[in-house]
Amino acid sequence: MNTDETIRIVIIEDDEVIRNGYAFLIGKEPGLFVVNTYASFELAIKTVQADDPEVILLDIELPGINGIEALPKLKKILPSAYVLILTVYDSEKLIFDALANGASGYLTKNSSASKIVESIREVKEGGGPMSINIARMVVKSFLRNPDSPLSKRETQILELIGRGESRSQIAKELFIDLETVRSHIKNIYMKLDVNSRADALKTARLNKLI
Amino acid sequence: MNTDETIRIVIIEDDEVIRNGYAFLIGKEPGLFVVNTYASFELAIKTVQADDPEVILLDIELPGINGIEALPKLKKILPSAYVLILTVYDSEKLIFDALANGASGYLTKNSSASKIVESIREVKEGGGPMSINIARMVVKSFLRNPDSPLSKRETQILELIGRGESRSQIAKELFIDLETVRSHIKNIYMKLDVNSRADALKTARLNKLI
DNA sequence: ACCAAAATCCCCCTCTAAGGGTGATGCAGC
DNA sequence: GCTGCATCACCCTTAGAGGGGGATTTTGGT
Repeated sequence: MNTDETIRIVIIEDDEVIRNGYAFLIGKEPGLFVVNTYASFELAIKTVQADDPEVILLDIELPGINGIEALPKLKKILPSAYVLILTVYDSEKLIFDALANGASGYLTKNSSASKIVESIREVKEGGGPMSINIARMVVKSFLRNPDSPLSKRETQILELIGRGESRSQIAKELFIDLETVRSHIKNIYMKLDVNSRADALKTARLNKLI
Repeated sequence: MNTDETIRIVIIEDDEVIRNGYAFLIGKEPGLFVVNTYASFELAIKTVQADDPEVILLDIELPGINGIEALPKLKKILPSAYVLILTVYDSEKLIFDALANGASGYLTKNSSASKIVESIREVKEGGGPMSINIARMVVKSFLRNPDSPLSKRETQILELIGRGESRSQIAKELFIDLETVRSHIKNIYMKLDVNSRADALKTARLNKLI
């Protein structure tokens, strides 16, 4: 582990032009040092531990093992390294998969060099840097549909169904009769035009009702 | 709707000292205009529409109807207004509830005046409504336990259980036999030391296995 | 090349829980 | 005075969950 104040950086990116471009732009920044660059995860895995990076810039679209799969393996051999995802795509699933697998931040490739440099410093400070569009997407993913057809009680019960609870467990938890729970579930099914728990949850999550 | 470049602001906050303090600090900022202030949601709801604010600073700890419950009601009568949450607490649940109910940003009360002013301008630009510490919390909330005892397949099946799917639905979806699904579920139960879907989901979500 | 873990499939059993149908009642808001 | 909401009741059938006991093959790591 290095102890001075230089931030050691590794770049894993298959496109040579982009890779060298980033290495150059970051390398000339004071306090930032690009230790090494790799064109694939397979190449990186052999020696990246010796590079001892504090921040890894990781491309998602890699040949062979892709970035998402590479993420937990990288974190395993370098637990304290911060991984910043670089990608041209900004699909919701990709973002959440990356964050779930240990990414510390998420940058789209149209980010300016200064934004990337700023993010590297930020993540080192314990922050969670995200491009504006990513942050907006994450916030949006939390937002519930304010025009839900479901009542308060129905929403509450559907949430418990989402936790895998049975009718009787729900009844106990809400201090109401088993038959009342049944009634609510029937009404939920009617409103959502479904006839099973799985379909109700699918529809509800799709429409951000829960 | 006003068309000039002044940002119209409403403050809903029960503590008179804080309320007036914010109103004063924001009011003297060029381009920001505090149209009105209220001590409770009940007082605000009557006339806030006439105030036509673009940004609402909303306290969470309000007497009567609290901020979280007030949020969707505010958004209903003022759909285009940005709501910034003000609170002394920064619990994960509170933040996610606020975002789920339509908050655009989240500020703790120890934020400096300049930070608040900056946030108001930022949110008005439609951009980065998340402060660094909120982003960090969000990233953390997505992160899965890298030392999960569950195998890839088991995790996948537990996710489908989380969607409320039955054994046979899971079998069809994964192109495997119903009995194979059963085996996996048995192994999941053994590893997590549970004996029901609800308990498995509870344990898994608690330990960020799914 | 080997061992362990993972993934696949098979049959026994019980019985809870889910879902459809058709009601009723009291209460609140408009 | 209607409508939505929340509450509870009893009819019915069948699907599904969970416990127990196996087996085989494929895969990953050293």
